[in-house]
Amino acid sequence: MRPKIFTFEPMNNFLNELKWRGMLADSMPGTEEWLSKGPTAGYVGFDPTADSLHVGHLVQIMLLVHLQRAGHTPIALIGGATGMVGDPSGKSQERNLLSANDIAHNTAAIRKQMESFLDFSSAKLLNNLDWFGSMGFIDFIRDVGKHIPVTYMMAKESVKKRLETGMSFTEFTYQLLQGYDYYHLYTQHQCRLQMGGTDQWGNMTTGTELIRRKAQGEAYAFTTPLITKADGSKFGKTESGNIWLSPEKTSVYDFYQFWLRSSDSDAAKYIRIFTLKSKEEIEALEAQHALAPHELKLQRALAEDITVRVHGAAGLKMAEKTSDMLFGKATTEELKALSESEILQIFSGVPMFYVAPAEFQSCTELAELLSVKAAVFASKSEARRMLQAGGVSINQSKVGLNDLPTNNSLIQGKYLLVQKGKKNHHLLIVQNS
RNA sequence: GGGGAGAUACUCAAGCGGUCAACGAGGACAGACUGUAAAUCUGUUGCCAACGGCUUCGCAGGUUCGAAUCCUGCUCUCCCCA
Repeated sequence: MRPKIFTFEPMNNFLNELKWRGMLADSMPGTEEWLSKGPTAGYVGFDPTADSLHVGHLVQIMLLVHLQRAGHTPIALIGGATGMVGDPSGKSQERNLLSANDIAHNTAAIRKQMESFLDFSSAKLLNNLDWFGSMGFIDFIRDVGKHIPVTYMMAKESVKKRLETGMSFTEFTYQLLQGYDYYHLYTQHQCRLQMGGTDQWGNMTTGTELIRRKAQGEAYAFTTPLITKADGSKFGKTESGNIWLSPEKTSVYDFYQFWLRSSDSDAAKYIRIFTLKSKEEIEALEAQHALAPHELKLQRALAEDITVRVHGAAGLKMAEKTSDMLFGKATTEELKALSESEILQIFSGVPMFYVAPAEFQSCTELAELLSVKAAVFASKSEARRMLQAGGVSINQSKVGLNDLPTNNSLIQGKYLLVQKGKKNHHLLIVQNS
């Protein structure tokens, strides 16, 4: 007989896990000890500023995932109330306020996205509007404001930085709101841990301070490092903006490509943070990658793992198919052999432009077709420049300034695959839209 | 309230009567090399019916054959003194 199927793993496995994955920046004294004592609850806050999460949020979500796997209770706190106020941390300007309607809509959408990461049979999803919504201003300043000295609040980096350029009372108060969140979770949900990005440190300590003063309790916190790219630019952004989890905002293909295109050093970092692969597994992948870097094993493993999780197996399959078609050795002939439904399916993640047949026929210059008729380029000059530089392909073959596609060039009589530079593809559809 | 400085393209930043669509740097994009990587090198970077034309240098007027450059007013920003 096996003595026990489940031995209570020391909970500091959780922090060790985060350490080797490079997800731990700073932690309050005592955090590790507390976590090793037994299951506890920990939370991360999310602002409902948009109706989708983006890849930047993924770090915090993974924290909750690891927390859950280590046997603790993860709490995702949606800032339905605080989102109406705006956090000054890490921002140089006063934030725009969102309407209550927008926030409700965003909250619902975010809740849904989190469900593919966390098991909500044990995880909790709370909205701080539930406790702030009914709280009056007088109650707040009596119950919360009374406990935290202004000098303490002023000493925070987020406040100091903004004191010169100016900040409203609203934003100044923000740390008290977030601090109260923690206090509330501490008293109502036995939450003893707050996690977040380094820019949240100040707000997090206001929370533990409030808990200490108001409830004579001990609570803990730790932060994750700011995720950066090797070239110093911001993580999660491309020329075209944020990479969102919502397929309406970022196509599944673009999402997949975002991860696939990461540089070697970034991929090694990301795969630790954004996947649950074991250390051994990752190191083996890295070794394989070093042997045959052109196969992009590391990047592929990374992209596959996250894409499946966010967009499902079908989403991944489509993204891979599209990528094969666009970056593989697909020739003009192979493209032409595709059926119409295959084309629409495979290129569903690629931006499409409609051109009326009459417009297509009457067009006398390629640059005009690609700028005026279909906005692949912002202006005709830009299109010409790019054509001259040899940066444009149609149906997988290079074209120049004087080329002009005819009816014969159209795939299935109406499609034209336009490639701008190395990795920007567009589908031109010749039909009345 | 008094005094001073400034506003130029995506950003920083030259230019201070014609030769300015505007030096330079960064960024961005493209080409070569590669692995849809990194680094490096090269090119491009207001618009168009393109050896030419048009619209841009905070806004509105004015002087002049000619203005980003000079004058007047306005708006905004920053600094110093009360």
